[in-house]
Amino acid sequence: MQNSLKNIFPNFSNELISTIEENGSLQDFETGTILMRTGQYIKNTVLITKGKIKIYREGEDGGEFLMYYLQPGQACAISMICTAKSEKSQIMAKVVEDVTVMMIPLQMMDKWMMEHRTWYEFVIDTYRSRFEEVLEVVDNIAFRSMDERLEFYLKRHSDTCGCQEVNLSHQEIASELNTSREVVSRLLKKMEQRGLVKLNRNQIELLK
Amino acid sequence: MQNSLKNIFPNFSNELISTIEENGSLQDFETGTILMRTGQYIKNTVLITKGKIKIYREGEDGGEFLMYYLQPGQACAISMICTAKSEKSQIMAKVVEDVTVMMIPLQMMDKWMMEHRTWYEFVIDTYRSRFEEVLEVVDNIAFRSMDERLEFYLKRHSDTCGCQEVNLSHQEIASELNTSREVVSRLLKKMEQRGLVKLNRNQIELLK
DNA sequence: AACGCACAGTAACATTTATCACAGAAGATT
DNA sequence: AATCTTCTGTGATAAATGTTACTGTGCGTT
Repeated sequence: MQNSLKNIFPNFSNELISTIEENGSLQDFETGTILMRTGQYIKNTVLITKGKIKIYREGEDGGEFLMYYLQPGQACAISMICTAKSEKSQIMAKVVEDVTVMMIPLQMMDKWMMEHRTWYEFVIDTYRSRFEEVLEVVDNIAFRSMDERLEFYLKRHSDTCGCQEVNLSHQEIASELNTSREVVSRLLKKMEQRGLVKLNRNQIELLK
Repeated sequence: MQNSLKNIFPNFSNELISTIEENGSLQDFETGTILMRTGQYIKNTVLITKGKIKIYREGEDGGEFLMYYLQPGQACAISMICTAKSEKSQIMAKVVEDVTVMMIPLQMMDKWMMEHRTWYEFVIDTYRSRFEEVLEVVDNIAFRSMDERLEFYLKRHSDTCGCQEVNLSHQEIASELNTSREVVSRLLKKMEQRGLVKLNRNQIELLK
């Protein structure tokens, strides 16, 4: 166990790993579980050790506008920021691949910042990388048109999962980009004509 | 001096105030100065004691897409995040009202986090509030149409400056919302017809 | 085989936003 | 006063995106 946590968070010191194991609790959640809801108070800092979590903003119409994904070795920046003041969450977090997470009581957050250099660095780095990711989202919606955003979206998918197939329906993609299915279908068809993708049912193959 | 810094940052402990005065340097910058540029390395953490700084993202066409403003008592979250790893900035920072800022060498950042509880809290709170502000920006561009965004923009202006007048040209507003002047003119005209604003040259009065 | 259902393609149309073209109004400069 | 510049207003048009409506297709269930 010590070993596996160390593998997933290689930068953590051994003492920190032990401390986490003493104070945190490992929990499993199934795909579809909503771990955090807009307006909800946050009671734990969350480290992901397995699976994948989607962080998104919910539109009035139920759209799930994608901010970013959390994967093993990462942590929820929002939960860190908010726990520090026990604030309300401003986003939604949904499990998209069965996860195992380490739940850490909020009091530990501050304490460890002072006691564990590697925790401090991890937290700062988490803030930085998530902030950057959100800035990139802003860039995309502010400056790019839908076809560019769609291409970017698909590229990001294949980058994070390491494969060339995106197994999502047009409807799901539309929801994450806050547009309609028809638009996604149209744009994908154009991309297919340009030879960038091959379209199958519930699957998009990236060719280039 | 000790007194004034304490007034602007009331939560800072007296020891922290003294430490800041020993290690930081006060600097003035005129309106129009660009304090930070996309891609530039960051060497200081910046505390604002006077004036106003605009944080924005630059479009290819030179647009200045507004993220948020920094005012006295606040700090640049980006500079804090990036200094910690001496990373490149992802944004632009421009003085929009002559400022006085306290520049703090990046080495202090980490050191004080451990030594000064009030600094730690300030930094965490800065992260949190800026993150939230950026999330709100995402909300606006993702889910709202231009007329709503314009109303929100004007409201935010009057909230932060405390007055009912916005002294900007339509062109400047258009740039910050990444749209064109014509669109802003038209939408403002509609708002005037609805009795929400009164339009003067280089000034918009908010009526409600 | 027949049916139901989620997914995908597409045409027609509506709406929003961007762009172009031009004109007038308010200040600033000479 | 005459001239210039910047800011604002507005019509015409184009382009992108959203909406409606309908069709077809693959797949699982009965």
